[in-house]
Amino acid sequence: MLSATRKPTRIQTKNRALIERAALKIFSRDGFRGATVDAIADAAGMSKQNLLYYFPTKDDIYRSLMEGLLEDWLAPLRELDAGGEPIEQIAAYIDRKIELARDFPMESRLFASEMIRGAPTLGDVLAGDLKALVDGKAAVIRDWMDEGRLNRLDPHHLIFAIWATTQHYADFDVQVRAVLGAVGDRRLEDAAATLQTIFLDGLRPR
Amino acid sequence: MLSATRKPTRIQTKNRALIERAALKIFSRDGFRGATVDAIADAAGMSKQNLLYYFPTKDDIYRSLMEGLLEDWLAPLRELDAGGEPIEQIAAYIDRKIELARDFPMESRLFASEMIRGAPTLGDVLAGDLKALVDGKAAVIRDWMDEGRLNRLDPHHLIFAIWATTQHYADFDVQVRAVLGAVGDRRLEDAAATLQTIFLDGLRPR
DNA sequence: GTCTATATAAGGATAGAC
DNA sequence: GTCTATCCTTATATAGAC
Repeated sequence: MLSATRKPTRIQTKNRALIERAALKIFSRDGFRGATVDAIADAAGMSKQNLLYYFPTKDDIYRSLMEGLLEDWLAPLRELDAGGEPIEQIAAYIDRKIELARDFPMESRLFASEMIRGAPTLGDVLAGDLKALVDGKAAVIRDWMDEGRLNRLDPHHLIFAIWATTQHYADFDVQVRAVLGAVGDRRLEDAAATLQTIFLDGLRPR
Repeated sequence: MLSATRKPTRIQTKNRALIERAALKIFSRDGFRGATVDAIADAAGMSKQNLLYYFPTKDDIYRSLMEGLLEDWLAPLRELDAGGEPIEQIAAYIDRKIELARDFPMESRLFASEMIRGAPTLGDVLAGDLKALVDGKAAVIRDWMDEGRLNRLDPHHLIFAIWATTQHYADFDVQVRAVLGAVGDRRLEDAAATLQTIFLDGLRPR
């Protein structure tokens, strides 16, 4: 019997990790409703019954994934430093977000899928922790604008734009690859360079 | 019996439209696998059996929705005019895309859901019609850059950035609302203004 | 901890009456 | 065209042997 109080054994730790990795793959592709416990068990290389020994319900697996997701996803924004040089700080933030899209595309798609569904699981954190963090960093950016160190625009929508453009390379990967075709191998590097130009300099020639 | 050759009756046209509207709602929220015929029939206000009289399979409903989707979604890009003034053309394109996100959010989420799944249905069109259109318009933008009328950057990634930032307001609507809170009522107008500034002028003060 | 077996429900689809 | 009834498969979850 699986105890919540007892310290997990090596095999428990290993199997739970195995299941979560498999679940990430399935949930990120098929969404919560579309994913089946069978498919997850299959991807984890174990029987459905065995999987349900570790996570009693499908919802438990999903919640377990969601727990760390938002926090990992927001870490780059937390690092935005009010004491730093504004243009450098924004540039570094864009780079960190592009790296996340490159290294954790399934996490990005899982998050996108949860948002598209209307965030039934993460809804509360969005209006709580997330809003608090974004409001705080938006205030920092607004201060920089007030000091004349950045062109003036709405800081919240600037943050949305950085999220959207970077996560796009994970969420719409199949479309990006289809459009770029054979030359798409360098897509993340090219994206980073292009986004830096757009956000920092814009399209209008100087 | 439903004939494919005979001209549809008024009631057929009405019911097929009713079903497609309901299917858009369900598919855009739950994805293809997560959506159930029952849920669609429920949303359409008819029995599952009756629905299956009009669309023999769940896949038929989905394909019917997909048929028009990409074309409608790309129409704004087609309007980008090589003979126009570059900055004006880009600005107008951004505005048209924001209007789509505002007026057809479910279509946007359905498209996003299909991409996240790896585009099993639209895959071929992406590498075909879509790539051809984007390559063509990217060439137009590149010409403008060669003429010194736009700051130089990768045109493909510029188009991706416009897609990402505008569609974000439909696909991540729940997150945008959560972050903006009570002041979010003007979010689309503010987004349009902010995106114009970002794309045209960038962050670095002039 | 893992396996076999199974309960129970949901989901896609069809048959045939009206 | 719509309804009732039904078939078959898939899916979530549990029971109990080993």
